[in-house]
Parts: sequence; C-alpha cells; structure tokens
Amino acid sequence: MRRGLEFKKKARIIIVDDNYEHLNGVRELIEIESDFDVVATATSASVAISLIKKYRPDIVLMDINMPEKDGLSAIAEIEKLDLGVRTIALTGYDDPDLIFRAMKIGAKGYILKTMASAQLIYAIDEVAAGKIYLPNTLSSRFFEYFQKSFKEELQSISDEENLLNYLTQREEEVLDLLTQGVTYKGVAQKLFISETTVKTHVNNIFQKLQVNDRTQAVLYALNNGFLNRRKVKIAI
Amino acid sequence: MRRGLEFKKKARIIIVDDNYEHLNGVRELIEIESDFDVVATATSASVAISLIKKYRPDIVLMDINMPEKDGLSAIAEIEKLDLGVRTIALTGYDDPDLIFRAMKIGAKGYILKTMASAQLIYAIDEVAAGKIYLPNTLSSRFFEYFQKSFKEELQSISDEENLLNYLTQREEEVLDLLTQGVTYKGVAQKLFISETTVKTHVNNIFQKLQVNDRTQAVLYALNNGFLNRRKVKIAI
DNA sequence: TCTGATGTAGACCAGGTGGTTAATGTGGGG
DNA sequence: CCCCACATTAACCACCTGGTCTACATCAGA
Repeated sequence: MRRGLEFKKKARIIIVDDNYEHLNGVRELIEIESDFDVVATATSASVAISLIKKYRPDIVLMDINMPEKDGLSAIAEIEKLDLGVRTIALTGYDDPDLIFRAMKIGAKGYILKTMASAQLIYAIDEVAAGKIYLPNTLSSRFFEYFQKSFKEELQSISDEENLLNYLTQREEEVLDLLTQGVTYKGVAQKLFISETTVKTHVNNIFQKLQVNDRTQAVLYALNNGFLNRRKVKIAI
Repeated sequence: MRRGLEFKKKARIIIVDDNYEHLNGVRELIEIESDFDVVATATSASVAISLIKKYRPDIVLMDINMPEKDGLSAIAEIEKLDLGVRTIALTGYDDPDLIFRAMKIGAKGYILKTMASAQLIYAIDEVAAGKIYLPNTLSSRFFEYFQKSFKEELQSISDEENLLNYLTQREEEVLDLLTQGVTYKGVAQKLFISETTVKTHVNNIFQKLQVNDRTQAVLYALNNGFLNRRKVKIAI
C-alpha cells in the first residue's frame, strides 16, 4: 500500500490512546510501515482536542476505551468542531453497540487492535482518501445491530396489539391534529364539524388507547409509530 | 468460490425481476457459475410472495425497480413473514437512499446489476452463510448517508437556537414529567413541591419554548431531542 | 453589599378539558 | 329488514389548565 511515488500529500495523523505502550506501538508501526506523518500523540481526550485544534490533522486515531473522558464523546466533540478532521475509532472489542455509536456520531472508520497492521494502514489510506472504511467483519456486526434495532421498531408498529389500529379513520384524523397541538376548537374548524363532535371523538380515542388525557394520547401515538405508519406503508 | 466438495446443503434461491430477460440472465449465471438451486422465479412481487410461502427458499434475489408493487415493500413483507428467508436487493443504481431503506427493512445484501457475476455469487454465498453483505463501494455510500442523517439530527440538538437549552435544571425535571403525561398534581407529588410551584415552572417553560400548552411543549421537547440529550451528552 | 437568577408559594379567574347521557342520520352486513 | 358501527350534535358539570400578579428565600457574582 502506498508504495512507489506518491503525488498526494502525506496524511497528517494524531494518535490518541491512554495506554502509553500501545500508543508508541501504533506510532512506530505507522512511521515504519507507511509514509503518513504522525504530527502529535495524546494520552487523554481533552489533551487530544487541544492538539487537534492546534495541528488540524487529516486523521485522528482514537482509542475508545479511555477513562475520564471517553473516546466516543471525544469523537463527537471533534465532529462538532467541523474542522474536516476524520476520526478512526480503535478498540479491543468488536461490540456492535460501540461500533454503531461510533459510526453514528461520525467516526470514519473502526479498527480492532487485534487486527493486522496492514489492515490499519489500509484503513487510514481509505479514510484519508475521503472514504468511510469498516472491515467486513465489523461491517457485518454493524448491520446486524442496525437491523435488529429497526426490526423491533417495525414490529411494535405492525403489532395487532397496537391500539392505534382500532381507531376509525375519523378518529385518526382527530388524533393527527392532536399530535400537532391543536385545540378542540381548532380541530372543529379544520374538520368542519362542531366542537362537541370533536370531544366525542377524543373521548373515544382516549378509551381505545386507554389513556386519560390528550398528552398521553399524543405520547402513545408518537411511541407507537403513528407518524411513521405512513412512511412504512406507503414509502417505506 | 464454492469449488470442490461441499458439506453444506445447496442454498435454495428464488429470483424476482420484472424484466424477463434479466431474470433469465441471472438464473443462467447462477446455474452455471454456482451450485445454488434456483427453485423458482417470479416477475412480480405479489407472485413472489406466494412462491416464497410455498417453497420457503433460503435466499431471495429481489429486483427493487419494479412497477405495481415495488421491491422494497416486498422485502418488508417477506421480513414480516418471519420465515428465515434472507433477501438480497438487486438494482441498477447505487442510490444511497435506496440502499439505506433496503437495509433498514431487513435486506441481507445489496448488489448492483452492473457488478461482476463473481460478486453476485460471492454475495449469495455470504448471505447464505448467515452474514450480511454489502460490497465496499455500497457500504461506503450507505455510511455516508447514515452519518449525514445523524449529523443533521445532532446539529438540531446541539444548536444554540434550541430553546430547550434555556431551561433551568428544575424546569427540565418538570418538562421531563410532562413528557410522560403527568398532571400538575402528579408532578407536585413527585418533586415534593406545591402544585402552584409546578404551575409557575410550567408557565416559565411555555414562555421559554414559545408555546401555549403542554401538548405543544411535549412535542417541542420530543422534536428537539429532549429525550436524546442524555444519550448524547452522557452515554452517547 | 446589592442585584439577578432561581426555586418556592398563594390567590384569582377565564377558558379549556374530560366524563356522561342522550339523540339523530347513514351505511353496510347478516 | 334490522342491527351495529360510525359520525354527528347538544347540554351539563366537575376539574384541570394556563395567565397574571405578588411575594419571599437562597445563592452566586459583580
């Protein structure tokens, strides 16, 4: 990788790891096995943030398992700075939840410490080139987790125990307006019916959803995919 | 791939594509280049669903660009059947939104029609083995889209224009209870303060959030990451 | 030390909300 | 043809909610 003449500028890197020995190990690896430029290192997230502001590196290798301020918060903070710095997360475990959260807040790559050094160099190369890189095994982990969380969401929506399914069409219209914070009077005007009728519908809704007031009804609707059901059924 | 002796059972496949020629192309490809077993084919999603119920295949290759009933809905339906059938989406375009939606509803793989045949066989192999497979290029596309959507979400949360940031700690506690549908009386009891005090807090909340009633306050809170902020700031 | 932000609390009132009962019209299914 | 589900409306009432004004204690910071 990156053998021979290169026209690209050398990627400038900052390494963050609270384990001093591992930090130096990674540093040496990069300096020997690649032509990236390690411009700084840090053993804590807060120091890392300062260094990043100062050096504006292309890539940050961030160990996630750190005490005090953890690596995920650090990544989030780096992303918030919006300096175009691309972060690669580094851990010992392939915990799907960790991977998911890291990618969610903006990590551009995720590497295990147990992976071969060539893999690390390759990942840096890809990320430096503007891509997002996850090794296939981690990518699989990620997607399983990703789908599981959505599956639970879809299930709760399509459940026959979803009390929303017992609402009539008119009641749905009324509830829809309730979830927008409209009052009885407002609903009456929008649906061209009397305020009394609205109250009747609302009372029926309360009974069907087994709640006592509009706030709880709105919460039930929101928690049980009332707004999403259109997306799910029509546009996915 | 899959050369030599195999101890695994041959994966049973159903192919769905409204384009008859392409369907046969894929079929021949699979029959010649692999030892998978194409048990059926269909040119429409509704027929496909029936065939899937009948044959219970291991894998479904589903063209997404179909008229009438589109492929995404079909995948969602297959997933809902919960027969353990694993679906691979097949399209001509690498539209990130399509990829995202397909993976979200449970596709176990996503392949472009323009990709090499070996890639298709490999994908089927991986998916048949229980993995989730996305080619690197599509995986990159997916993650960019994934991160973009979360970035927007995080931005709206950490915005200084987020009126939730102007709430005092006590007001947050009150709003927290409001978002659970608790009444004045309930809040008073839970926080060990008088009902009057609760009303004062609630009124202050309304003014700060620029809303007129509790429903709108709850909606504002929910839409602006009130529930998520703990995750973001404490646990990510 | 004084000021401002915050949390606490009471009183009053208009209007909104929720519960109940009753009644009418309409359309579909048995 | 009758019954039931649904949509519609009225009237009444208890209670909750929201708006306003006032008041006091605490604490941090200028």
